[in-house]
Amino acid sequence: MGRSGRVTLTDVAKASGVSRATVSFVLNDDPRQTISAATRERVMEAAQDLGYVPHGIARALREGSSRIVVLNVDWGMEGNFSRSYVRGLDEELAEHDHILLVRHGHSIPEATQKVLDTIAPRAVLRLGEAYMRGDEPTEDDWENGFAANAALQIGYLADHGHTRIALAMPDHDFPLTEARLGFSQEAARRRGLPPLERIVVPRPREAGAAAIRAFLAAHPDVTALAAFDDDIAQRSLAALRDLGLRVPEDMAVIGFDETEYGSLSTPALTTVHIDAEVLGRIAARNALGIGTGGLAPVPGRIVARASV
Amino acid sequence: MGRSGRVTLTDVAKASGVSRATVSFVLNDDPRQTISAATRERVMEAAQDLGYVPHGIARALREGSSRIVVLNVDWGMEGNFSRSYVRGLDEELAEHDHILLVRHGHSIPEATQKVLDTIAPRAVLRLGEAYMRGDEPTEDDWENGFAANAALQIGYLADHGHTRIALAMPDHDFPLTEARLGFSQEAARRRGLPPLERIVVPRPREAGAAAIRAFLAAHPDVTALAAFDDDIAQRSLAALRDLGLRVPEDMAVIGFDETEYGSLSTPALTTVHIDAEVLGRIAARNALGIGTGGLAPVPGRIVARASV
DNA sequence: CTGAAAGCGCTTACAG
DNA sequence: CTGAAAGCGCTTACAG
Repeated sequence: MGRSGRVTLTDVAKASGVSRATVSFVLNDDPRQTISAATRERVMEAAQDLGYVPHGIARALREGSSRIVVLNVDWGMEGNFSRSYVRGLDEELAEHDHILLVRHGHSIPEATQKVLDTIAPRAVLRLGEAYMRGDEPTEDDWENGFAANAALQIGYLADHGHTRIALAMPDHDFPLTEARLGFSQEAARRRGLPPLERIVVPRPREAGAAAIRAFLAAHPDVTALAAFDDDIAQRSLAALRDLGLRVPEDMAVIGFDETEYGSLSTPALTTVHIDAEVLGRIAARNALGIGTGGLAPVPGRIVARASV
Repeated sequence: MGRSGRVTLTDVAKASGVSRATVSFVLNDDPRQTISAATRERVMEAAQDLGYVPHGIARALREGSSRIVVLNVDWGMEGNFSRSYVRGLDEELAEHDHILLVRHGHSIPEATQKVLDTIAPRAVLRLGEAYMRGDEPTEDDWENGFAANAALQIGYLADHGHTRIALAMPDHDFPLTEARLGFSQEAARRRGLPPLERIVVPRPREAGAAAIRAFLAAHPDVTALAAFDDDIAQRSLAALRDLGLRVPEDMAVIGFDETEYGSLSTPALTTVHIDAEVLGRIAARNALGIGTGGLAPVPGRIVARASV
């Protein structure tokens, strides 16, 4: 045992009377080696007895990268999407002997570089990445991807007879904003709806109310707000209340990416629930370079409450 | 340059015509060495030109631990406390050439062990740690710590004439629950108030309403709810509304650890804002074993809105 | 079937 | 003031 108190490969080798190489072969189940069952047994037991745990840093130095995947998260984690995505990613990674580490609000390139230099992670991911490739969405995306979820939101409004719909957007751009806008517009088009209007709903509460009042004065025919996310939906609800408008009678509001707060507002918020656990698992497998066979994203679903 | 395309210490040594040791001494500003200004200059320049970046993994293997601090977060990050704490921790760490990595929902010991084995972080922290030591709070805690913030909440209610106060608690225990309860009770005692009642406010919304109705039937003299956090306060607000009770006329409600949602409810939520950035910085310095001189936690403050 | 050796990139006694 | 050497703990050609 080294000075550090750590049990090393050398200890296991000594205890089982073989070389370090052999121990490594056995413990990593190296398919290119043929180790006798007896030796294998002896090594495994010694490792077990000694409580040997491979030193990730040493392994990383040798292998070129550590068994870590870093996820950059640059916005809130309130919604169901983020939570479930992180859970799926974490679990799938764990099943393949890797660990997930999250980095908040630092997706600027130089910070990422620093992370790379410091721990040489196997991969650096970014939350929502798959959703924000610039490329055109595939038909799959319209089946069960981001585009489908955007369409679900617009469609629900259309199902309830709304034709003049406005997109309620946050006051500063998220990486996802552009893609989302495009999907929603396309969904409206496919549905035979006129182009969606746009309204930015800023904070604080009074500013949100002022923005909505001004918007409504210019667009009196709009009857429904499709919010970028549940946060914006909540801001809209508060604004409409302050303006003395009834929801959904005077104006319907639908959220996106369910948060815990939607059920607590009055009226409770109708929204889109997105379970991204499978997306997280797929991201994990992609990062590790293993197949994603059989894993298909779960389509979003409407959580019908009282605001539409 | 190695096969990996990485510029190593050896490259810098070659380029500047000195040994690797000397390069290391210069770059790390080793105080035990005296390097001539000329050599120093030459090395720095070569490193700069080549774009040398030390390999964190190699350094970690040599030094015994990597320049990483891991923070375990096992509950939401909605509140101002978590956000500001993480920001402070991150920034202070960055200023000392370390990086922060967050781990969500995995503070079980064996997972922590795995992280340790994999990246040998300098330290593994846990959000709220400082707040949940079992030990008695010091007088400092009553000055500007968790205890003080708990007292601030109760005190604000007392200032508004409330004497019969109930603590609104979450339906499952957080690590902090015990400590918080104790502080609040002690604050009430110091304030000359009778012991605080306790009520658990569960989800979903209907269950919360039922719980509060039952509670009020048993404790008709209670006039104010001091919530464990803003989430519980929001549940309480929704429940009271469903019961047809007016806030604050029939029942006052005060939150804790401001979230973005408090301003959007009706009535808007009065709460305690806790800026934990300095706490994060102190935690960073403690983790790195450097002095925290001059850093004092910022006391919380009341955000007065409409619910008290 | 197994072992001796090289090497990942760094830091730091140690010797000059 | 500077350099040669050891060593952190591992994996993997290579040789037997």
